[in-house]
Amino acid sequence: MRQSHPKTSNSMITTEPRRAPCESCVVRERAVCSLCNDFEMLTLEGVKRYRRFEAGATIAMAGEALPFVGTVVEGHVALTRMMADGRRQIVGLLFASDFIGRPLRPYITYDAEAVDDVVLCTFERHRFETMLQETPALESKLLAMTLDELDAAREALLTLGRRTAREKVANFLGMVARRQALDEAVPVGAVKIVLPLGREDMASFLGLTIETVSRQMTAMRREGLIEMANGAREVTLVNTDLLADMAGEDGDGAPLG
Amino acid sequence: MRQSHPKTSNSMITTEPRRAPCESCVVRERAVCSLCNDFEMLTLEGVKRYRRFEAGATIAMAGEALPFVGTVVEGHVALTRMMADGRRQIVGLLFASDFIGRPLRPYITYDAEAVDDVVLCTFERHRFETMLQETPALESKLLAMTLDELDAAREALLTLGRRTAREKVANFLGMVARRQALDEAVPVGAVKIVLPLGREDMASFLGLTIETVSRQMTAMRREGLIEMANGAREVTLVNTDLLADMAGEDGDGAPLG
DNA sequence: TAATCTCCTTGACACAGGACAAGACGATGC
DNA sequence: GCATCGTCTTGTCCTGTGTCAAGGAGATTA
Repeated sequence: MRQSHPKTSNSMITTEPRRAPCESCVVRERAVCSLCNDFEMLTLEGVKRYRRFEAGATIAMAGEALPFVGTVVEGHVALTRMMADGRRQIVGLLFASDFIGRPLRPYITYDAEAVDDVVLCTFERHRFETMLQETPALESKLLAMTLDELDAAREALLTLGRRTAREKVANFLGMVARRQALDEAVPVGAVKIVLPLGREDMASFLGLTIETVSRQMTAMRREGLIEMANGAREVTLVNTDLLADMAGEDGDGAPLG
Repeated sequence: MRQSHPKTSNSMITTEPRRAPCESCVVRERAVCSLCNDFEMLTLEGVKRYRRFEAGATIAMAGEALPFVGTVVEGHVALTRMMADGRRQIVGLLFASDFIGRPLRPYITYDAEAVDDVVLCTFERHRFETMLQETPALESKLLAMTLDELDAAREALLTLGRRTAREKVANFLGMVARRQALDEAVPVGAVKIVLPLGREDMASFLGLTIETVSRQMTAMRREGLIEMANGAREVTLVNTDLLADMAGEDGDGAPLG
């Protein structure tokens, strides 16, 4: 059982107190705060604090106190679980507008690390919990987001438990395409995406090894399903329909996110 | 890729309107309603409705409207996802006091089926959503429960993605023991448990085949780690420490549920 | 231009767990 | 008692993915 390489631990936080108006925030429409009214936004604006992490930095460790919660404004965060012998599984992948942290509990049960350069808009945890009680719009949005994440996690359980390597990779490409279609609006025939994760992290996310991921990507390229450019990170999905089939979407017509 | 057997579809609901006092409810302390005050309980009591399902019955199907939400009072519910070719993964396993249903969305993305005879205490979904808004105690408890479930799902992601068959089975036994220690209070040296799932469902839960589960159980019995009685459902964990090791608990001391 | 470094790809081989097949065991009914 | 049925176990073989190992490609630095 091969262990994953110990990450070059350029570990800790680069804090950068800064202020930018919520009004013009890029994730204003989708974050936890999106249902708050003007008055509530003022309160949040008063106590928010940006934190910046460089690619590879550890944002928080499993079991340790995490004194803040917040929203991913820029970049991607991987939530990972490690086993004693080094096996590693990414158990959550956060994009801009996703919520990070664990309200109602002082610690988290996974590590959180910055995949690329990350900016978080954070609130001190206790203060946020107080605001949850005082601000129904905040609590109900957080509930909705948590329920959605739970649905996503269950989808991932199907992937890890039953899908083949090919299906896992095809699925991942589809997910990234869907998620990036929200940020930039570009869903045409052949979809071009930029992978948020390198091969190693894709493997960690999909419950595979880096070699298997690489081989699947190569095979798909040879079969004309995808094209690659600029190293291995930029991928064009040539035949999205076939890819979707290959992803092993479930049979019935459940209207999934 | 072998397909799972189509379940003998003794499909639909046995509804049984009935009334039992919330006061003496067995899950009073742990369910969504547990933080409600006496007045709020009266309201809930007025609109609640028990529903009964026999073992094997389908409670709800993926993509279909699920007009109620509620609490598992008795029995176990499996949340499953199926692929077009019949591959099946259990993506959630609900015990007494767990919440079932999907507020804030008319449908669910998985099937829910009664593993054994099940009793649910349900509320009409829209009414429940209204109550959520009007009853902070209800909403905050639901949020807390959803966050816990998300943590549990992430733990399961590690299991499915990285643990070996042996570790998966040991893990499952541990989880059942922990969960049953809540219901009945019996955590002595050698722990006796009753498996809520048969071999087939254990396999569906753990991302394995029934044969592999069976072989692991046999191997553990031969190694003296467990003992079995009354068919295959009653298991005594002889060496809980070794079993815990074998489960591949993560290295660091995260205080997990 | 060469020396590194990091990340990705490719090849050869091994093995855990899947597929298929045949029983065994316990419960139920006649 | 004996047949039947569902569930679990066991045996044999096979294959998808992991492991180990080497090499390529692009970026960075000297």
